[in-house]
Amino acid sequence: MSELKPGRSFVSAQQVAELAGVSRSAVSRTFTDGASVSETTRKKVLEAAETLGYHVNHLARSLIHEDSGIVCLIGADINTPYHSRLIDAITRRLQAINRVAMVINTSGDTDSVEAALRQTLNYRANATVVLSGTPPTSLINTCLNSGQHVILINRDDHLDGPENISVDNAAAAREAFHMLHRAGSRRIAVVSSQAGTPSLVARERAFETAAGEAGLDVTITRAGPTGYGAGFEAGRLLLSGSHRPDAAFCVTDLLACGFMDAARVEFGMNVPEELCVVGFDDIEQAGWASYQLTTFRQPIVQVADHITMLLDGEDPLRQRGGSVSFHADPVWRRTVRPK
Amino acid sequence: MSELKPGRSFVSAQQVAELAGVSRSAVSRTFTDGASVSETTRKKVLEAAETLGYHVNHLARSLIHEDSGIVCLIGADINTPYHSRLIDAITRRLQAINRVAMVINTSGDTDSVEAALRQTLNYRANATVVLSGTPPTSLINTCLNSGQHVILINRDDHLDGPENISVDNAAAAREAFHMLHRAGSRRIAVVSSQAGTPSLVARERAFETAAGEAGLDVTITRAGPTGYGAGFEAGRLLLSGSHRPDAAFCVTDLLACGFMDAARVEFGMNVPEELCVVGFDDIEQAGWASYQLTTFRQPIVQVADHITMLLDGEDPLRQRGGSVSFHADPVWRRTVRPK
DNA sequence: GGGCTGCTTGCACAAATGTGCAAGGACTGA
DNA sequence: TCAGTCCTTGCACATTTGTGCAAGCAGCCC
Repeated sequence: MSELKPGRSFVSAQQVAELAGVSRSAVSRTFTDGASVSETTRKKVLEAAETLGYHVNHLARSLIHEDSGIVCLIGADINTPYHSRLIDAITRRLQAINRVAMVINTSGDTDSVEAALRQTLNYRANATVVLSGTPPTSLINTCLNSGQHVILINRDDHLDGPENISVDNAAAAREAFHMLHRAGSRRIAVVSSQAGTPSLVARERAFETAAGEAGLDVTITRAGPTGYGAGFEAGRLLLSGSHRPDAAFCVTDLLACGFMDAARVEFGMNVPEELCVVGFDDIEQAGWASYQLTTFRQPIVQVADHITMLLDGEDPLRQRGGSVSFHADPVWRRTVRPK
Repeated sequence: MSELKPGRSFVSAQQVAELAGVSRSAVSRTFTDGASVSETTRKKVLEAAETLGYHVNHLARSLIHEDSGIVCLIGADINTPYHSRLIDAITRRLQAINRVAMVINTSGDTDSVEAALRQTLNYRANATVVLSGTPPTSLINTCLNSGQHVILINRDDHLDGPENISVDNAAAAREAFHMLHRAGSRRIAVVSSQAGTPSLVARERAFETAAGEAGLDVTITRAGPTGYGAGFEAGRLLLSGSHRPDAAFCVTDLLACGFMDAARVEFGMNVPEELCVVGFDDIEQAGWASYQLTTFRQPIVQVADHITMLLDGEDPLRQRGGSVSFHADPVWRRTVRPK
């Protein structure tokens, strides 16, 4: 008879079995879907489990099945509106298919990325979703070699092993140019940040190309690390000169908010009369009355749905290395002149 | 000789031992701090591990120690600026002390809270941090009975078992009143939401009391579920009447942003000349040029530090049921008239 | 009642790891 | 060179769970 420690420590199946007067196998089978247990013993077991407060140990269970039920989300800047919404959507859907998310924050030192991916392997995560940033290819290969399922989001360099889910940045950026061009803008600035994320670079490039095809030159400004501050600074730099732009494509909504604030507060400009602005992401603040930003909606729901689809499939490894791209639809608000 | 599967599946210590020509115990000891291994075997083991891509299985390790290294963060509305910053800070510090965060999202259905806490127990989480919301007391007791370490953040009802970390909402709300009162405001509105979170209620109450002591009546408006939309709606309701308030204490910065936008966009009012506003949380947007909101700073860093301190202590259970309260300092910006 | 069928149940083993214990080996001092 | 000491190492058992296999048992049909 094993010793019962009522208050502390976790209850094991052995203790439940002893209280219920059955074998430990019976307890195990009671909590295993599709196992063969009679209704009477099932009842005894459930009652004993309730009394003792028993909860199946998923760690031990994962030793046997290869499925730990853990999915790692790794990313930097997770307090950003876009990222936090993405994490919100993914965690919610993962829970719906009985997985649980381990969030690994790679902000700060660069070594932390390596340590983070090691955690992924240590906990035998079912899959690793790389939300952003630029983890070295070697580390991704480490995961792949260990049989890990790797899902990359918004890395436009399409690697072979992992699954790629991306947004059609190029198409959206082209559309952004045409929106501004059609509105009559001819001196268009591109506002970006020093982050150098693949998606940001893709948006810059595609916009520049589309402008070139229309015979326009654009200047790309990268005034700070990321976000609102960089946008504000870019606005201060670009609008203080004598040759002011009449429109800006900001590769991120946060940049756009900063840019607009600089234009209005520092220079008293009117948007969209004197300055048109287009953003990207469609964060919550883009819809606020102070901004009413015309932008492109990140297909967050589709991305989250696709991830769960990949993980919930009967054979999650069947289409390894596949690539999916979702469209970012324009959201018309008030920062681009109509017609 | 166990079969080597090079590409797929995870590598076990047994395989490393065979390649290195030592016993499995030696492998185990190589990866255990403080265990006795000679330098030569350690080298052989590390080399073999590197070759095969071995990573210690934390799930199996956790079967032996009671320490799984997993900390559950459970909360709703995790895409909110305040919550995402809190999660950012906590995950970062947890990683620094070699723990990893499991994020459980309790937005949506109410049953999900129960399922979430079960996950906590299933994975033998080292501790459960309840970020917000109002999980039933019975579920918290379930965790405590299983020997779980429970840490509640910003629940002003101080329960016995769990650790409580809170913000001194009452003191800040009193200070908010005096800020507005000293600025000459006499018709002060309190803007809140229908969320009914303990912290929000505490702020409402304390402000009301302080106003009452100064001989002023305040009306509390709860115009929507939460956030910006509720603040905007409250602004529309309160400012359309003939008896406009000349100041508002918004129990959340998001509410304050919505309220200010309604005042300016819908009614063309000037802040702070015609209307003073004080918020709470000091989210990033409060510092944006469009708002420059005077508010109270959530002690996010202190809270995160305290959590890690509790978990990293030699005996994490030593001061069970302790309560700590941090002060929320005022951040003066431009939405309250000076002097 | 006997034989057959099918469900239930316990035993024993599997999964990957940490660790006490005893044995072995190397080194030192006399 | 021998005894003693200390470090290293392998064996075996521990952690918690799932499951194949065989035995047991009930029920049913002839």
